[in-house]
Amino acid sequence: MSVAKLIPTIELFAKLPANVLEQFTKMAKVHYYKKGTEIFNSSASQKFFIYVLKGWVKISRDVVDGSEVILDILNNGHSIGEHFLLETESQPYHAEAISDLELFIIPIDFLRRLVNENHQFTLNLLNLTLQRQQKLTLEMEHLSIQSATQRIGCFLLRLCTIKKMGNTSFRLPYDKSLLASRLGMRAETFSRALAKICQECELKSDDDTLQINAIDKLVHYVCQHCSQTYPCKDIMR
Amino acid sequence: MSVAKLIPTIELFAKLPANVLEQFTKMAKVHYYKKGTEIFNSSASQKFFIYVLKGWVKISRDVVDGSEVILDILNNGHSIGEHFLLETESQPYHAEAISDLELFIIPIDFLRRLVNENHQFTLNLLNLTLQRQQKLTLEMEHLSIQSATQRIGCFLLRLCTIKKMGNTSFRLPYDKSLLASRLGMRAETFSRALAKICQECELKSDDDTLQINAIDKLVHYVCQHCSQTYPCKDIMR
DNA sequence: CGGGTGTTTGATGTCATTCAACTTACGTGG
DNA sequence: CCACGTAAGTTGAATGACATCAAACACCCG
Repeated sequence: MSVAKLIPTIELFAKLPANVLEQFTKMAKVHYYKKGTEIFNSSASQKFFIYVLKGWVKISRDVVDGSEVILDILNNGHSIGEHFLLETESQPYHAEAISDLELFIIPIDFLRRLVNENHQFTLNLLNLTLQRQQKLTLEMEHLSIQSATQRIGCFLLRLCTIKKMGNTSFRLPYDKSLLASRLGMRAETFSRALAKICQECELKSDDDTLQINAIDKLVHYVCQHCSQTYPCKDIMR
Repeated sequence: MSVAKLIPTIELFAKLPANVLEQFTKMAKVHYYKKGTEIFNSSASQKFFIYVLKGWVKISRDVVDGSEVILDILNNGHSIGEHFLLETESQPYHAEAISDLELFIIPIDFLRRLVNENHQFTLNLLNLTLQRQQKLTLEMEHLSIQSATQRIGCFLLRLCTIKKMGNTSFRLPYDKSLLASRLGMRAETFSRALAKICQECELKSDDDTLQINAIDKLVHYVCQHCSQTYPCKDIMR
């Protein structure tokens, strides 16, 4: 799809006047990355806003002790970097391609100009940020009240919701070890916890393929330990 | 202080034209609450934005299994409720006074009108939300990589930073059991972990009073396990 | 075929929760 | 003023969850 046709389909660019869309179209080129390459490193002098068109992106952060935290894994329609709009020093992060990628990369200066000039765009961005805030709050909640096994179950349920699947089989979107860190646990713990939830909730796991036979059991196992009610589609995206 | 004088000192209302400030002044009355009363319950039909002038507010959420999660404890200058601006259903929460309180309570409809009409206000709100996003991200990080003991230490360090204290003694701002839930642990765990950090980092703990004798030891114990460098004042507020 | 990476499994240790008992402090009512 | 009940905090012992370390296995790719 051409950029000119793509831009208007993106929620962040909704309801913008033609001339602004045109600016975007000129400015935002699609960038391609190979799996494994580093996309962004916030020690870079130039900051960017990144919008994922296609593929998976690992967002991580270095810890003083030498380890690494996974903050998020982005997919189609996700984005990151709007916090660079803050005048105060922003928290650092790395972005890395964990699959082949198609991205929009928008320099922060351009975004800042737009935010100052166009009210509708600012509203869109505010909306985006508020949604992200909700998502983060829910993740915090899960980290503090759910067990490793439940977090895996929750992740699987969301995969189902997004793909609008009922009881079917599907593949995990990326490495198990990466998923483990994403969910705040070790790879070994993930492995054991997945085995456990398969047994408890009638899942079948074969390599990176999962088959859900009784989604209601999964919901029962997971969603008791959450403030939301299944399916929580609006919040998690 | 009168409302008219108070409003312009609040960051969220910065750089607004006089007529908008006037609207606020007319609209925003100071509300007083006694310790222990419920301020807000999102099952209420009317949604509000709350700005804390003075006191401590517990923000919590009910979990399906009957338990409760503490999302945050607000203090002077903190606020909550901007997510009600979203058109989609927002996540519920409770707000409760854990000390005597002075608040601004602003109906969401008023906020929405302002966001639609005044660009500067929208910018201010965007800024607020971005800051909050950073804070949430850091808390997520802490929940997934820090031990209970380290999270307590981190909390204490932030107290010190906020109060611009070096090595001194101070009182915990609210109940230990509440602080425990705030930090995602049981009261018993908190008790033991506090004892541990006192021993490791030369703190003295007497009832709700704490004395920090070697802030560098505390920093060393905690800040190794974080992506930020001490003092991380801009981020945590 | 050999080496690398990702995954699983087992043994063990550490950390946090649970449950129960007990202390202390505080407020109420006799 | 004292007895009593209540709530918060501490402590101990038992259990459970997760991390760690080490080893084995599968798979892919050169």
